[in-house]
Amino acid sequence: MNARSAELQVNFCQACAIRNRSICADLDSAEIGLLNRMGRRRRLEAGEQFLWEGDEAPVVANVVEGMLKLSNQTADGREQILGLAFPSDFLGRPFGQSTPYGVEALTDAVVCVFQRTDFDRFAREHSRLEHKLLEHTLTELDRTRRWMLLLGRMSAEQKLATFLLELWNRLAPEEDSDPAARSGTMELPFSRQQIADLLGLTIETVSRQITKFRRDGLIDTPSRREIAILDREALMQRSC
Amino acid sequence: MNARSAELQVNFCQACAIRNRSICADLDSAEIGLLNRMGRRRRLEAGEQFLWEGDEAPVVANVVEGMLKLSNQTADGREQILGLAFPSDFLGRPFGQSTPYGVEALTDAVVCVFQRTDFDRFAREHSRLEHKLLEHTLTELDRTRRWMLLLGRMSAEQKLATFLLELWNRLAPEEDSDPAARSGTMELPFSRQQIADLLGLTIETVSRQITKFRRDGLIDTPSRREIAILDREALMQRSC
DNA sequence: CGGACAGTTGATTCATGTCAAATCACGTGG
DNA sequence: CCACGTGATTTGACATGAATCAACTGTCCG
Repeated sequence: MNARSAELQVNFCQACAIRNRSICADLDSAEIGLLNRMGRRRRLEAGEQFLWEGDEAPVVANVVEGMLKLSNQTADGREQILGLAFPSDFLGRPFGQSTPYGVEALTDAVVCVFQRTDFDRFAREHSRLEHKLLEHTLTELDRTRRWMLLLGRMSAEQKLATFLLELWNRLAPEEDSDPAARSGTMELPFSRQQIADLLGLTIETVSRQITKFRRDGLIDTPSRREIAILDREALMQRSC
Repeated sequence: MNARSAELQVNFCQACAIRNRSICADLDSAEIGLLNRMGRRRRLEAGEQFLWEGDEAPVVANVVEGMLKLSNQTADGREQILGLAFPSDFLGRPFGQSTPYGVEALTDAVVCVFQRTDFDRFAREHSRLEHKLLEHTLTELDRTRRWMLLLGRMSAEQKLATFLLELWNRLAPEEDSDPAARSGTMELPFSRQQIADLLGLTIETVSRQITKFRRDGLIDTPSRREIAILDREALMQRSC
């Protein structure tokens, strides 16, 4: 690799949209340069599988753009979505053998991919990276545990209300000047089946609950892949 | 603190039963000495609350002995157990503000407690500790995600079968020469209500499933707090 | 012996799953 | 531009597993 291409790659990393939220945030530019040379970007199309459950997982990755799902399947083929991954989230299982879940892109996405062995070595040598990874992992564990309360103890209505509010929080974290966003409309990167797999329900139950919320004026569904939250208060009421 | 008491404490750490499985495993004796001076042991009685959900959590801890549960409550007071903690597991939320779950001892237990601020600082300065903590957290995240499949997609029968097998694995990880253990008997540190909270069921459903397994000859219940696994194969059949 | 509490069992209800049919949305080819 | 086909979603009818409510039983401990 010559100096010019190395430099270009450094610039690439430094221009990265998630540069200061992802696990790379605390690295200095020399470290970024090294990391940059180890990884490569990969573009995924909506619906494309990125990792397979139980595979000898040779890679880990950072999400740069888009949304992905992590999931497991039961023996009889039903699916449970274990979590979602958004930009700056980390994918894969460092310091381990096989990825214990499948990963599929829900939208078109961009990920920053590393060979696991390279990444493991780099992480052990650069404790600032490892520290960030630890913080991300702890946050994800907290989020996952909160989801267990939903799966184990909530009714279908509570599950859907909670899901819509949580999704809104993660999709529109900052005040947004886009009128669509202000009116509470968001694009849903999920099919009804995927919502069902996320909430531990069936597709019919999800559909009925959406209809109920629409009839009660809590939400509107301009199209199948869009949802507008009309009455956040009422949704919060029903979420617990 | 004088030299003699410091030395006694070092010996205390070095004799620790979980010394080589917990996050302290890779520390050298100088580091252990430092850590030892920061922490203190605390004995908990079965049923005693150690951390409260949502509390400004001032502490983190290692489990030395016993079993504890982590749990959340819904607004209407129902409980969901988020996970169990066994010897060498880590408790609390480093690098964060509040513990997002309650922790209660299920059996008499011993924990090794640290002020969170002290621990955070020590961890950042000693990357071998931080690395171990990361590995533990990643493992716990995997385990938690597997439990989501159970909560979201399994029937009551599958849940109970899975639970009994998992418990057996965690309580009897090594080949055991104790005849009770060989015959598959284990002490259950849970009330029926706690099993229900763990599996996202009600106490009555748990009771009925246990009765069914007993009638079918898969298990025996010598007493309320003991279960003998008679037919592991059949349980595995029913667990998925 | 009696009281208290945990667990079991039974009867019934209800939420959600299942199965089936109707409808909608969208892309394709004529 | 429209008819058609396909797959996703919605809706309806019905079945069922688990929750709920209530009574009963066992066990522990004073």
